[in-house]
Amino acid sequence: MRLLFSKVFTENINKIQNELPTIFMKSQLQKINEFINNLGREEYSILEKISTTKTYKKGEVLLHQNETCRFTYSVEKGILRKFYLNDGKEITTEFLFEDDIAVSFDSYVLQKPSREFIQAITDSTVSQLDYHSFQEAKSLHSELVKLDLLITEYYAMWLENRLLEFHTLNATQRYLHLLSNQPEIIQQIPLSYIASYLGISLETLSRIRAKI
Amino acid sequence: MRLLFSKVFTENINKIQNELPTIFMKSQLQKINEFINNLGREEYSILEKISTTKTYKKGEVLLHQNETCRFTYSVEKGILRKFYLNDGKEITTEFLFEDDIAVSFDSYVLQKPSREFIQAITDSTVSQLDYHSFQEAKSLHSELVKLDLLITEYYAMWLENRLLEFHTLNATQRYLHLLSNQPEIIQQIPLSYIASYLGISLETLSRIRAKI
DNA sequence: ATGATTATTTGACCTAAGTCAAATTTCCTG
DNA sequence: CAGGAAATTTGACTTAGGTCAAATAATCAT
Repeated sequence: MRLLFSKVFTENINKIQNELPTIFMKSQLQKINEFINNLGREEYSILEKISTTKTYKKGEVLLHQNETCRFTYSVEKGILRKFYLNDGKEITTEFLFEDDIAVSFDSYVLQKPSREFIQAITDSTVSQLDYHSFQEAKSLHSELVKLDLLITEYYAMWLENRLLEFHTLNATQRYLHLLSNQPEIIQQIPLSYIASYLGISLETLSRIRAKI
Repeated sequence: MRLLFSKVFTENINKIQNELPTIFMKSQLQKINEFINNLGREEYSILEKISTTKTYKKGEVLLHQNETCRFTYSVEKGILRKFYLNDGKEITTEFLFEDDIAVSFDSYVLQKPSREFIQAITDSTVSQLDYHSFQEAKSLHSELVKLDLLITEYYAMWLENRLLEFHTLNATQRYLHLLSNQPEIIQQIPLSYIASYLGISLETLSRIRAKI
């Protein structure tokens, strides 16, 4: 999920590749960016007040399974991932880079125990936004509800695209798609995480890479 | 996606099965339901004013591919489906029953041409809500933004669960899962639609059914 | 009802991707 | 920089699910 308030938003937008659905979603990022830039001084400072910056070491877990997700974690530096356990095996669901937001969505929204873990893949700095403080801020400043909506819409579109990929692409195509859309993932992240993210086995992914 | 304003919401909630993620999502439906019940008279009547009721014959297409999705279609009666074309084959992405909302999400949000079709599977009555009128209503009544957020959150959680199913269940398990969660789908809808919805071939689905 | 479409099932065969195991290669850490 | 652990690759084999084709079964319009 995309970042709440980012200093380098415009730059980030340009990193995104020219794939069709991605082009469309770019316009949503732009909307979010503009919205943040036009936020009132008051709203902006409230967000800053209820956010805290923390650092995590490589491998450290920000949110455990069964724990209720109290924060949205906005990545300032480093890489996070979300994953859950299936038959004891880790299934990675998302990688979060600078300016992305990590959140166990259903746990956060419903304030129920999380299925997912959130973990730092590298040493990371994140800005954490507390659920209850944000709820209160939203009740006082309706602009923040709009912002929340824009970001949630973005996440839903991201999920729709993920689903589309699973529905229409085979293992090789999914890998190539990832390679062209988020090359930074392939470079910086262990194959085992990438394999489960793509829904294929580690060995198959290795063979796909060998062929290309 | 769930319905915007429903008369029989409570009833609908009870139809939902007792699966773990589904239990959680029930609470979101409840939130939506309560929110609608507590909407001011004014907001409620605005929604009614900008909605129009229409009927569609079985097979009729409400939204074509490449057309921009101008409405959310809230099902009052009948069944709709969403699908897109991949290699000339129809891939069904969602079935919509009474009190569900059909919308080509990214097309609606970004007001860009739709990848998906929306079609009536049976003769149907829907209440259509115009994008621009709703945007205007939201700008005047911030309560409607909150409602939009709740519904979008619900849709995102639904998508997350779909993705989880593709990630963790095999063909048989996905079918059984559907059978226990939405038996009405299996009863009323052609197998070919169900097969593509589950991401399996028609023949395989038929064999799975034969075994059970 | 009856013939014609359309939907579903069944059969034979094929292939993408998984599994298990071992060999390398890479990466840490003392 | 050596030794061990972790990550990745390669090999041999298996299997879930796909494809193509034909046979039934169900549905619909006249």
